[in-house]
Amino acid sequence: MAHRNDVATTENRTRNPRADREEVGEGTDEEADACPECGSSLVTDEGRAETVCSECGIVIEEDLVDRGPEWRAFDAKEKDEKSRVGAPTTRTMHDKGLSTTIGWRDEDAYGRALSSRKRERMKRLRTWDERFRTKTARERNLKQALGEIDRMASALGLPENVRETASVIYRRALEDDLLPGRSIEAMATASLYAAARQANTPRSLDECATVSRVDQQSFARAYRYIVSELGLAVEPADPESYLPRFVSDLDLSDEVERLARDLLEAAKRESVHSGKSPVGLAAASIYAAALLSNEQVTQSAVGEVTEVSEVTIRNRYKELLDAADDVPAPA
DNA sequence: CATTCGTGAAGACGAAT
DNA sequence: ATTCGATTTCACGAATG
Repeated sequence: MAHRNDVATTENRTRNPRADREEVGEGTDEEADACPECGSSLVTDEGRAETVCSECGIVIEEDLVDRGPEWRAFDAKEKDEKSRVGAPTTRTMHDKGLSTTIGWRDEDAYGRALSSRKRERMKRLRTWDERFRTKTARERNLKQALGEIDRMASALGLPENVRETASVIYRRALEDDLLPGRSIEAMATASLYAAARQANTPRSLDECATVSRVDQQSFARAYRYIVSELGLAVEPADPESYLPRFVSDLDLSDEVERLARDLLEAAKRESVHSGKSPVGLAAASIYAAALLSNEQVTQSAVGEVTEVSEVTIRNRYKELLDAADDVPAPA
């Protein structure tokens, strides 16, 4: 039977050879270790040889990064394929009949009814066929998302470990069935955004929006969603973590950066910073610092680089200077 | 002329009901 | 799910240098 063979061979290829057991064993075992970042418990995912923190999703050890074998079996109906670039031809050309559905009628190729024994066989086959197809649907989903994460990460200049974290977050979202109703793009962007923040190399929502294919609102919603559903512990971004990048983009001196840092810390001491946008604070501190060190930068230039409006910079940098006056020297 | 400053309407977000 | 308060943004005009 042709179908059976096709299904079987592809099964072998897509499957982890070791995992001959029933279901797709995503064996997650609790370990006694604690996360160095947040102190929460670690979870080891044998299927992927990764140890990640259950809270913040940080990858502790990654002996081998298993992105899985190449999935050749693709559905003919690529309905969610609003794809524009990227997909190598091999992917789309290779699916010929591999993932055909096993018919539901209890008859053979000539329309004759099957014996009850064969009906039983077909029933089992259909079960496996169904499992196989839903599984590959997820894998395809995953693969596309990981590709997007990679693309956006390099566009944003984010290092490898951030991508790893992002993919772990995305996988968790996938496993928890958080995808339905949201686009892959949105979830991928959201995962990356979260990962960047957790790695202390945050990128603003605006920056992510410029490299993402979905608008800011969509992935911002997705982001809030996964944070609450996955219980990710993401602390408010620290304005200081934006400084080096922005200062360098604006061709300002290290002195300015140091001053800006001082201003921000004074602001923290005065609690002027709560509730305000971290990016805005960072932008304002740079502008104020440049002013203090007689390096000329316009509000619009800072606003341009930081994606913060001039109005916000105006409002913030005055507050920053006030706070710095109240707390002149750090004791 | 460029830059900065202030304002009011409008949108988005988080929290609370 | 809606409402409210705070924040940010946009568009504009005025002041400043």
